[in-house]
Amino acid sequence: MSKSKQNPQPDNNSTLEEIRNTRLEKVAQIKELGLNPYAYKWEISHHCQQLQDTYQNLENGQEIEVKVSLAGRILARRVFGKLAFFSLQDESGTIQLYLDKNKIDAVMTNIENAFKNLTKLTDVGDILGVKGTIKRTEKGELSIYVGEYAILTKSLLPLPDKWHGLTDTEKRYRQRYVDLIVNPEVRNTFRTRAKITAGIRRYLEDKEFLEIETPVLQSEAGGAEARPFITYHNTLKMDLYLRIATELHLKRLVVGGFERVFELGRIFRNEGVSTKHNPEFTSIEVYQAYGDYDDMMNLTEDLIQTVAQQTLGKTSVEYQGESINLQAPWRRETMHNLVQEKTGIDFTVFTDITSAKKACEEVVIKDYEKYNTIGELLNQAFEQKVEETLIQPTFVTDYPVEISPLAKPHRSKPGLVERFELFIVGRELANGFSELTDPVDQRQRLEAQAQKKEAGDVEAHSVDEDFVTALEYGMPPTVGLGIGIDRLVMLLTNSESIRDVIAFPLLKSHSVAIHEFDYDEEKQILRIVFENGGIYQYHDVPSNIYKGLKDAPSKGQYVNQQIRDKFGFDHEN
RNA sequence: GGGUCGCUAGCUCAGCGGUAGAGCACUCGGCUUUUAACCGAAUGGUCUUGGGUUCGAAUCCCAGGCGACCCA
Repeated sequence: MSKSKQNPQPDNNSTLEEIRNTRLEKVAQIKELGLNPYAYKWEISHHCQQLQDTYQNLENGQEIEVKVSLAGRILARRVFGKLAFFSLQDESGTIQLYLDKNKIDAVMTNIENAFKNLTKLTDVGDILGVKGTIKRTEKGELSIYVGEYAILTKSLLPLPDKWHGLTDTEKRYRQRYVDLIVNPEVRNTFRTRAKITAGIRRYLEDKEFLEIETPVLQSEAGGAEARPFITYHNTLKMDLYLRIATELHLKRLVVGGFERVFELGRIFRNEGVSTKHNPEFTSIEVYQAYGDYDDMMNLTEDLIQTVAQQTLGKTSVEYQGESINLQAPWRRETMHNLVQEKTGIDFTVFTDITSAKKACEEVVIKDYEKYNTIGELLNQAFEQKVEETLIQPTFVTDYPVEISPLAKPHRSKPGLVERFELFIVGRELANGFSELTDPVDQRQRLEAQAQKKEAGDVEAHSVDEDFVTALEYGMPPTVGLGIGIDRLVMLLTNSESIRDVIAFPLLKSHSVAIHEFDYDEEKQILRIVFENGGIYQYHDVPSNIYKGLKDAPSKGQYVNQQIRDKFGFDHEN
């Protein structure tokens, strides 16, 4: 082919669209050579890090006639006339490719100008397969002395700056794949996460616990106080809730005769997003028949200590500047004692709500007037004055019954339940209790919750009749535990935000772009189709609003300001 | 929910009423020991969106979107 045809000179090559077109042109040229820019496979004999480790003592300028075959992404290209150096990254790490025209052209005799094609048709970001031998260059860089190569996947889009990388937090979360390519340490977080969950499963399986999966879609959410997501099953014509806990189903399994069960899985709660909250997150719940909360505290500290040892090789961790010692045993202290320690208030002496409120006012417990039981006030005092001070692992024990509707009454302390929560770095990491097994008591407590729901509490739920029925068949004495896996991973990976330990955290959609809209003058229904596929019918919309939308220079903004949240609507799809 | 900050080229950033810039990336030329390669040339923009003020707005004002952080 002629030179002029091969190198059409566009006026510019710098916009994203031009860069993409230039690379698409290279795709076409690769095909013209009879090669496939989207190959099927490549036999790999080694990974980069493996070679770096094996040949770390190879001296400068030395070569070894061992044949290796690798594949990975081109991270950097340094091309000279008849010599080139690429950096290749695979999952394990990186290694330099030493690309010598003489050698490549001599080995790849089936393709004309193999070296020139390599330098002309590859870009940073392409996936390359190479075969060659080992060589440490004169300048001391361990390299693959490449004889043969293949472009396995042509990349069309440019990677971020090789030096500054990708730092825009929003882009890192929205395009995690780019983040993972250019910030390899991010991959370590998810490796550690996988080790932690695998370690937890191994630990529990070793202790004869059985993992059983329970439903995500439920006709009634329960097992926690939280607002659920609601969805709809078309052919059954029924509303369904995404689970907010696995508790009630796992307990049914204990009723059924499984003595040790757990489930590690995703939970959904329809609440705000923050550095510590993602609407979908991972929890593990563990149930052990014939045990009480002392047994479960023992298991919890042993489990977390063991997993830390296995994944990090140690039981002390640095978290955001604090040194945390996970070596068991951990401090165990009652909520009453901790509150007294920090506030001076002894909640055990109160017999009426008035004096408890007065004491709360004195030590400045915010919003104390909203609460009408001593237990709730105690809990507020704890949350406001104690929680954030619990840096080293601490089991807080013996909670008020008012805030623990599923826990068994304390065997010796009236008004309390046998419950513990684990706090580390000021955060709740785990929650456990001797399970309430008395079906009559359980029904009363759930009915109290149901009344709160009737009164408009979106975090309260109706009585799960089937669960109560299960209890009526009889559940053995049982202790349960829940651990927030994301928070545990944050602790063990020293991550500041929950979004750093979730591969694809939930972010608001960027596009409220309007695809089309129409208006039924008679019924006053405004129907809007959004670019993201949502179709909404807004009711009782006056015609002047429709006219305003028609005339608005920015439809999206008009909808946000004048229509959304101002009119009732149905979701059509 | 409240507050603060941010959004400018593919990436990282400067510019803060007067002609939109730099480095890297991309394109072209040169180069057989580079590693943020180098040298030379060229190119790249709806300054987050919509209004307003102004002779003139990336810049000032108002409102919206998205994000980060802090507080509740």
